[in-house]
Amino acid sequence: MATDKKTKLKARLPRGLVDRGPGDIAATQRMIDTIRAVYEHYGFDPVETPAIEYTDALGKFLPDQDRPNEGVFSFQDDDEQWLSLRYDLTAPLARHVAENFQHIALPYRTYRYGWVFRNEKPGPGRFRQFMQFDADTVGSASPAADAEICMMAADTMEALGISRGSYVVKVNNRKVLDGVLEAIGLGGPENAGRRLTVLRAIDKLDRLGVEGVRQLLGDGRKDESGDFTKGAGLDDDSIDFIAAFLSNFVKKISNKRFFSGAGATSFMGVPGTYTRDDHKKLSVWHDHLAGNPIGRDGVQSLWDIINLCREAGYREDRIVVDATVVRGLEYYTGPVFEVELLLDTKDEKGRPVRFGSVGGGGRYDGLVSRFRGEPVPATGFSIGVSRLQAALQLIGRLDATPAPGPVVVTVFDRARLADYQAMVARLRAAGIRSELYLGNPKNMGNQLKYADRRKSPCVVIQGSDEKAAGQVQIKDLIEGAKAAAAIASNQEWRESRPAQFAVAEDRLVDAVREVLDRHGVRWG
RNA sequence: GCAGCUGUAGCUCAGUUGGUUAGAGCGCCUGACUGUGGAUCAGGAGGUCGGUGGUUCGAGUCCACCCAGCUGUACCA
Repeated sequence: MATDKKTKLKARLPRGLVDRGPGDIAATQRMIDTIRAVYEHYGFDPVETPAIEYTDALGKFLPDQDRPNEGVFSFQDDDEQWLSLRYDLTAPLARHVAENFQHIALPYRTYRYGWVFRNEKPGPGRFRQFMQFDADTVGSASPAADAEICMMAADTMEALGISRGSYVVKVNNRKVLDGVLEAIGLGGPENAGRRLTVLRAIDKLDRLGVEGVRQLLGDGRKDESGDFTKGAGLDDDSIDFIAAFLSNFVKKISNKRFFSGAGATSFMGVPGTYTRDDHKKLSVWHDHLAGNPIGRDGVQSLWDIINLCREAGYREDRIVVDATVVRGLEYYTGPVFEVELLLDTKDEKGRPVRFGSVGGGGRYDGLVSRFRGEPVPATGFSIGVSRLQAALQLIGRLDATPAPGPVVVTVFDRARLADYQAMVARLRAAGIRSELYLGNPKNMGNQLKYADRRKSPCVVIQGSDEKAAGQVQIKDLIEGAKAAAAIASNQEWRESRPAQFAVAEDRLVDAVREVLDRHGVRWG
């Protein structure tokens, strides 16, 4: 065999991918169960689609010959058609709905979770394979469908143990920013490039702050490493106008250049008034976009959604209007949502870590109709389970305690292996998680060390003495660990045999169960 | 993609202006203790110092390139 170091294959994991152990898996499972319970409660039904789709169904154009895997993992089928790993759960759902349109009763309320894949640079909470939990309402254009998604997102966060005030659901409408861009003269196809630059700049508000965004909207910005990012080249008036939409506090500006006059009303009679109230915020935006039909449409849509949320009792501490929510995915047509964690996240060296949003979504009225002639409105939302889990883990808010190990039946006398295996069978038949020690049984110490490392609650021992007396020894490892603190010498430790007792063979199951009950040990 | 920083034992790291045989803590294995986890003590294994090439009598240390990781930045359908 080729076992020398030169030829030995190196075991390694591609970057952005992780192996997951029992603690992670259990934590994910708990999160999934919690989210599913909320979605079911809201009347959503599960449906699942595969991880692979035809590339064109995902809305991605055919892969570039030079870089076929840019952003999405793609490959060619036997018949040379391009296939891709899904990069979200929304596009596959749209395909599923379009393909099964006859059999689906609209409005269709549905949820699913699964792994999705993105071929991007990984970072904290950013993986190339990660889990999303998605919910959608297909076939309703009502703002009530959007409002419901927002409320469900808020409820889900709280169900996951993230207290009110530690998260916020942010709502925006693409049309508000479209209107803003049009108002400052960036409408029309000839300005598409600059519009994109402006939207990218706005998207960075949470990282760079208002000043950083202003620089990006203007001449450009130089970061700490000295790297220069070219700006959008807007003039000060335009930047002021955009900035009026950026803050959670709304400033009414008095720049006449962008006011049509018609329909513009003063806000509380005072220019430069600040507010946190979403209704006031929206009325200011409404005034700013008075002469702009697209922008007013967007404001009206937000007004409808936020009213429904407020009437249902969801206030600014849970759902807010925020014009800086851009969202990258192009298929969103109007309302967009984002859930942000407000908790401070620090890495192991105490440095702040930015996780960004842990969930997002929006209305995608064009996605299903791509496959059909008719318009099919839809709105939905995805929770980034993997990212949220990584964030909660980092701030120590995730119960990562591994489940207790099994009861271990030790092997004292190799010739009596069958007897020990029979004991294990009895325990298992009684519903107790248990196993036979399968390592080298040459001494008891190793077997107990193994059980200790397995986090076993107790072990079963039967040597020749016990066998002769028709008994088994049960050693309570949890109790024993506590007793260990008081014992200093090894001699004493071994002679006292802490937390160990003998019972008749036929009482094995009962005695083990008593030990488990005493410590509240439960599996699954 | 671009820039900066970092690669030394399984893990966390030290290693002087370039100078003999590269260290520590933790972990691991063995023993004291052959019918019992922990603690203690003693011993042991484990390294092509990220890779390749160069400068030098001599390189973990200096230089070039490459690879990987981290951070920032860009992109993200």
